Amino acid sequence: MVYAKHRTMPTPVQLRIWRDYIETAEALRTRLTGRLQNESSLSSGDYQVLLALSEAEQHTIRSSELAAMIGWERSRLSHHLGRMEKRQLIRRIPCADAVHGIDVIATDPGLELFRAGSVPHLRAVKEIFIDALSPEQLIQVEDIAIVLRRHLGLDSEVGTRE
Amino acid sequence: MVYAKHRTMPTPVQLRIWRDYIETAEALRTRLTGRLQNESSLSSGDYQVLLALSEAEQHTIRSSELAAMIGWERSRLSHHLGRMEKRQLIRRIPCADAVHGIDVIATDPGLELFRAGSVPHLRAVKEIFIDALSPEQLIQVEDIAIVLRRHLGLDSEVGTRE
DNA sequence: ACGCTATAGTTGACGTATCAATTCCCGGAG
DNA sequence: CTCCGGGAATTGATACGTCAACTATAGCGT
Repeated sequence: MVYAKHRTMPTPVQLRIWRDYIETAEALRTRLTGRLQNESSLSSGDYQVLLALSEAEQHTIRSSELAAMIGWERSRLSHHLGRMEKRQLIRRIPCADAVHGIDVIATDPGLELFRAGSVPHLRAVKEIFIDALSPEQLIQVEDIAIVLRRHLGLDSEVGTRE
Repeated sequence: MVYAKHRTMPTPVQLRIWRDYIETAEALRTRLTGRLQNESSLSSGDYQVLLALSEAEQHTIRSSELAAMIGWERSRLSHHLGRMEKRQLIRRIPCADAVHGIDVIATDPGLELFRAGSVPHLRAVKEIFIDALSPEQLIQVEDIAIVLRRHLGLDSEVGTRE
């Protein structure tokens, strides 16, 4: 599947588009995490972890499954859980039913903080991102994201909207 | 300038689009910086700094101007320059013509590394981003970035393509 | 039983980002 | 002159991400 015609460089216009794209995404990320931080003293990592736990049975997930769910490397998760545990947002206990396994459990304060942060956070997503775009643009964003992910080789073999 | 109708939450579809958008941009960033790292042992921060310096008169820029150019906070730049100086990519000298000022100068090895990294990096941008998108999609990306930036309140007062 | 490998998880080192506090020196008010 | 305010730059603390190295144990083949 190739004409080897990848060997060219981007034009200045293409390069500008690339920079606009990536810098805008970066700015959005920064803005959102800032608001989340102010409104609930949660980082975006905390949020992802607590979101997964809050939806889980018993608010508990095996560490390795949690890593897979949110797409993190094990070591990253381990470090982050260490920090969250220090702040009493989660607990870790070696779990009985599997030989090698750590159960990650959201604490009550952790869940509460998550719920408190959730509404303002979602509202911020709407204000900062959704409200800026027309419905057609939203669809374009989605299509573009899908195409880029597939091109990157993520998304393995998912059904293609059809 | 407002109907206060921002007080709603994003729908599940909107939320999925947001997550796809932000995660895809994140994945692209990670991929690109990984390639840059392998091909030239430069981080994306190093690249931005050296890009600015390589285009400057004498390959020299006053520290505070450099910060403004690449949109970094002063402290971030200071830390980063410290690390780059340790690796001999740049030098810092207190500059004569302004009372308080540090000139940042790219060293020859720094410039060489930048030039060596530049071509593969640009090629990577093309392969990973540009080549994934149709010409129409590229235009859409640009428009969307512009709209988002304006909505964020960046870009102050730039002329709007017309 | 012995050793091998694979898996789950942790740890340490290092680079990076942000914030608050600090240093240095200027230049103006008294 | 001395004190004070303010801009330029640095520093230290803390959080975050990644990589490579490490621990511990279960399961397998011989």
